[in-house]
Amino acid sequence: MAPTAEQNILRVTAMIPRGHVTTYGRVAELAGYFGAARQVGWVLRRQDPADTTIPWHRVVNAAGAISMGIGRTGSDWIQRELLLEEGIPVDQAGRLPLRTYLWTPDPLQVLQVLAGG
DNA sequence: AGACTGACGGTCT
DNA sequence: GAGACCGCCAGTC
Repeated sequence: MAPTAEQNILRVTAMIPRGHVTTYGRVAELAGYFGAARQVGWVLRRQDPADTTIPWHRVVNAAGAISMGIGRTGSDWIQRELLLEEGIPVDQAGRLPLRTYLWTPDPLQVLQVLAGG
């Protein structure tokens, strides 16, 4: 069974260590779907915000900010709280020092996870 | 089939 | 640094 795009995206997301963040575009790229950043957002969107098994809150946009919006019905603010809890400074606008907390994974490890799970 | 939509991204102003 | 624009991909109407 070839893993679906959704499964790969979730696997990569699950690899992000506590106290670090990455971007939608990076997750897409690592999962083997360069340019499909929007799909990452789409996948994470249908996850339960209360589900802690997937660190969905560690994914932000390339501008280094939480994508806020009426459509998120508050999950954007939950995301901010979770990041603050991990020691990442997020301002009221949802912006954070991306360069400082950016997750730089080992490509080999990523491949291994995607292959084996 | 065609148009619209979105938890996006790079470039230009 | 912020905002406008256009390109991107998959789902929905």
